Amino acid sequence: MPAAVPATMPAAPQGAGELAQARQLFKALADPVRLEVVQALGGGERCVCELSQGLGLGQSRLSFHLKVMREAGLIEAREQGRWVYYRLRPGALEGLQGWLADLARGCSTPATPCCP
Amino acid sequence: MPAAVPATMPAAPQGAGELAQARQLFKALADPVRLEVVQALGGGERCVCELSQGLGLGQSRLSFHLKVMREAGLIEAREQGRWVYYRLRPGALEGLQGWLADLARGCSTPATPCCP
DNA sequence: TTGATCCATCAACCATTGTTGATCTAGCGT
DNA sequence: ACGCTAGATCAACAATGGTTGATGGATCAA
Repeated sequence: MPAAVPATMPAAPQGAGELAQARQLFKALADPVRLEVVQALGGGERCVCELSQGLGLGQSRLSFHLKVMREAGLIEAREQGRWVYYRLRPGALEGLQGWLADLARGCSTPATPCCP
Repeated sequence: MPAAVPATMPAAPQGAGELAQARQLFKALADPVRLEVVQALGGGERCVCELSQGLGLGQSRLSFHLKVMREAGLIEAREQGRWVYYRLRPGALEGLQGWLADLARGCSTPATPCCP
């Protein structure tokens, strides 16, 4: 008996752990400040100070959001001397793309008439 | 003068409106209850009562989350007599996939050394 | 060593979201 | 018309999340 899924729904093929992971990633992307940061990182690795200046974000605020994204596995840090460079984790982006693609695959099934 | 972007960052090529749209979608996906619903809808169109029973969600709670997802443009409803069927909007899924793909494209640029 | 800069963290406060139970509307069977 | 069921909506409350200013550790230059 492999897993403890709620049991009654046809359900897509997704492990509970992976779902939680996806949720963390979506949450990390669900904030306007973080989206701007992500957008900036879409152009390549950036130092915190660049992000702070470029986006006009207070140091503390930015640091908070970077932490959320880091803990979600969306970005990763590279320390170099006094500076910290952040970049998007390609794996995270691919993971989400794959998840979305899976969803799209079956989502157009017509509809089992619910209560005949 | 086309837009009022913060101005100083290299920035990925994304309209402000599209960004807000993406944000809404990510937000709609950033909740455990909603993720389960989405997962269920990944198997095709479902009636509210099926979702409610299948996922063990109270009527009011489920309705709230469906509304959030509907307003985000993630799902759409089809009323049939007394029942309402929901399904994922393929366009929303494709939109996000595209957005993620764009990000992934440039995100591995090495790093402009920030303060030489 | 001293002073300056970069960044993370913390605590207190404020804002946004989710939950619950009650109420309301609409379609359907009798 | 009446009662029943599906589902949306509302108001009050509970929980989560984000912001701000202050503090602290690390690195570098002088």
